[in-house]
Parts: sequence; structure tokens; C-alpha cells
Amino acid sequence: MSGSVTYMDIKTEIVGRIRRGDWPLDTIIPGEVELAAQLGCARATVNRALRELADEGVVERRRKAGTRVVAGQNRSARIDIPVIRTQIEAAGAHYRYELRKRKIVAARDPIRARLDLQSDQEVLSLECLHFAGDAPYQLEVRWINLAAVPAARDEPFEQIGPNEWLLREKPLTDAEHVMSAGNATKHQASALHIEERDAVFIVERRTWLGAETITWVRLVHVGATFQLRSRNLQQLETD
Amino acid sequence: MSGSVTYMDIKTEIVGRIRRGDWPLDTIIPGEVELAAQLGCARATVNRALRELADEGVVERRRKAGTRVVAGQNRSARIDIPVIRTQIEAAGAHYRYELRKRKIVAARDPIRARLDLQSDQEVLSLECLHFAGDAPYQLEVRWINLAAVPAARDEPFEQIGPNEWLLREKPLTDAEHVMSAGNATKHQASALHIEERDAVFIVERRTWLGAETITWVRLVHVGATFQLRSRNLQQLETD
DNA sequence: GAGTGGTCTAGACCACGGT
DNA sequence: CCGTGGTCTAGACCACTCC
Repeated sequence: MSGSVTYMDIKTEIVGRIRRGDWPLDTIIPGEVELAAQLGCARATVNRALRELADEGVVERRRKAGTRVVAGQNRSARIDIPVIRTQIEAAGAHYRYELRKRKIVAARDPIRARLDLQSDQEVLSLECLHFAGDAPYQLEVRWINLAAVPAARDEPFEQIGPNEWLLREKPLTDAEHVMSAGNATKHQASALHIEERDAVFIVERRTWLGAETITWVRLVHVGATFQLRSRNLQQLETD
Repeated sequence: MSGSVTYMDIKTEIVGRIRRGDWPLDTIIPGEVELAAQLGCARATVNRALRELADEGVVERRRKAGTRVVAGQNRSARIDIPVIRTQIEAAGAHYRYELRKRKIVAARDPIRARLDLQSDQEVLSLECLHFAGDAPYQLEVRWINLAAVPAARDEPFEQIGPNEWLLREKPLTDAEHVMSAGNATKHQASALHIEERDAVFIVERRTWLGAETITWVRLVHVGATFQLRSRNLQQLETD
């Protein structure tokens, strides 16, 4: 019996064959039934291995057509957008939060579109600053859809940031992130204690609960000190 | 029998319960066996649903301890780093490639460390420019580990960019991306036809084949026109 | 129409990790 | 120790899609 063949074994074996050149790009690899026979395991095990490889972008699968090698074509990466307090404290710095603005307004056009609102519904407009030690780290400009999150109307956001508050109060089902670079505006520069036109790294996030848009936020970071990292490990055995 | 319960049904149901507040943050939800009984399906089906939810960061699983709700804590997003030609052509623009520099050198320190080289091994240093129509779109500065990719020594890279060439020639098992914002250096500004200190969006990528580092590349984009997007859909039914 | 992946099931054994 | 998740199996039926 000698221990079963695991789905990890199969992934390693298949990536190995691709790597060795046995299965060049665009090759249609053998079907699940045949692989199961070759490798001496159940089809379900092969299926799990191939499903994960497809998920990682190594192969592409289509019914009837089979499984095709596309390794490397789809450069997809998984990034973690850090929770600000966690990130700052992980770096060993003291985290401080400051509310700069809090105002209930009728949604005008750029915001109305982003929150997907029909009429001039009320939204909560917030501006906050997050510090790492004494240095400003992130400027947060946020709009919250009050129709979706009525409880936000009574929350002062003086002790707790809207990010953490929303995480606690409101589950979410869906998120969109847009990352870009920009030159600091006068306003951003003065808030972040940098020079005007210094580079800033901007993350814009929209979140939904079902079909309802909850919030839109622009997170502005000092470009010189901020990075997003991703590492996709295949966890292959050494050979 | 009324059609089986699918793992998707289970995911929807569980996210629904979390959303409705039945299972607040940090709740330990029922075990697989019990859920299978409740929902009328096999344990394997529940397992698949929970495994995927864990993968998406909605819950956290530990043997013996059970499955805990952590929804929203881990903001992870999947982004696709576009293949430059595809991206430009998808936008309806003409793609043009230009080689600006090609040189074989002994790896000095910043590069040696990035490529994880032991001694002063030879590396291929390249600089290329990618155009969308007439406008420079991306400046590519790349080093290739010649020990790992000897064939690159004989490739002129005049007709084909190193990105596309490497994708064809060399599989990869692992990739790391670092994204940041910066102010254009004089060199970058002149290459990209922008002003010095204009914001640039920088993606740095390292790739590996097994334990061997293949290449390190810095991709510099005009900040005002470049974005990375991600959208994590939960694909829940409307309710 | 027929072949391939997509999924469910029922049962089994294993491995990790709280107690 | 022993409960929980982690995985494998063997078999079955279904759904998509290419021919």
C-alpha cells in the first residue's frame, strides 16, 4: 500500500512535468481518468489537484476540451490589504487615530455614482488620519451609505476609526480595490507632512453587502514608505 | 429527492447566516458532521464549502478547535498583473516595443542580492520601453540570471520583449510582486515623456523556478494613467 | 452524440492539537 | 485521549461543449 498518493503529490508531479518540458505551453494533458490510472489514485484526488492548479493559473480547464497548460500566462497575485492598526503595530510603532472631519451630506455626483445611489440620499463623509508613532501614515477619506448602515449616523468616530467600526458592525460580501500612484495634492501633503507633489500610493476600496454598496474609501499613503507585497508560493519539494 | 445540495448552496447559506447576525464575529460554527446533518448532504460537500470560505478569509479553521468566523478581518484581494501587450491591445491601442539597452555584466550588489546569486555571476541587464500608440506606457528594467536561463545569452531581444520571451521559454513556479509609488527620476521621466517628479506606479517582480531565481524586473508606469484593479465576487444569490 | 470536467455520496482512516 | 478537520476512495450522475 505504501501510503496513498496525495493531491499535493499530484500537483508537484504535474508542475514537475511542465517544468521539465514534458508538457510545453498549450499542451492538452491527459484526462483525469487516465492520470488517476497512471498515478494510482482516485479520480477525485486528481480532480482536486487540477482544480487547484487551475485556480493558481497554471492550467486552464474546459469540459470536453480538456486541461491545457498555460503556466505563467496569467500573472495573478494575491495581496493582503493590511488593516492599518495591525500593520503599524506589527512594525513596532505606536498607533494613533485622529478624526479630522465628520459631516452628513446629500450624495453629489462623483460619490453618488461610486456608492451606486439613486437619488440625493444622505451619506456620511469622513476624513481621518492614522499615525505610526508621530508620523502621519495614512489619510483616509471615506463616504458611508447611511441607507445601508444607519447605525453610523449615531457613531461619533472619535475613539474608533470607521474601518475598524465597520469591520465590527457590518459584514461584507464583496470588495473592489483600485491601486494607483499620484502626486500629493496640497491638502494631502499638509495632512501627511510631506511636500506637495511628493508621490503617494492610493488604494480605493468599495465594499458591498449583497447588492447594496456600503462604503467607498480612498486611502492615501506616503509613497516613499508604503509597499504592497505578494508572494505566491507553490511549495514544491526541493529536487 | 429535489436535486442535491451543492457546495455553493452551503457557502451561500453560511455567508447568509453570518450576514444576518446569526453567527457574529468569533463564533465557532457547528462542526462538519452536524452541518451535513442540518443541511442534508455529505460531509465532503460541507468540507469543500468551508475550505473555500477559509481560503477566501471568511472563516478560520483549526483541527479540534473548529471553524471560527473572522469575516472581513483579512482583506485579501486577487489582482491580475497584466501582460503588457495584451493590456495595450485590449484598450484598442497599437503596441510597440523598443529595446534600449542590452548588456551582460557581473552581478553587483543590489542585483546580486535580488537574484540570490552567490558570487559575481553573469547577469543579462536589459532596458526596454513599451508603447501604447505613440505614448510610452511602461519602462522595463530587467536582470536575468544567466546561470538559470543560458539561452538568454543568444537572444537579441530586438523583436520580442523579455517578458514574452521568458513566458515562452521558461516556466516558473513562484512569483513575488512589490507595488509602490514613486516620483519619476530624471531618467524615467525622459523615457516615459513625463516631467521629473511626476508620480509613477512601480511593480517589481521576482520569479523562481524551484529554488532558482530567474529574473528580477522593475516595471515603471505613468502614475496618472495606470491602475491595478481587483474585484472579489462572492456571487451570492439575490435575496 | 460522446467525451471531459464538475460535483455529490457514503464510508474510511489519518493527523493535529486542545484537554 | 479524543474530537475536529484533512484527505482518499470508488462509484455515480450531471452539464457543458466540441465534433
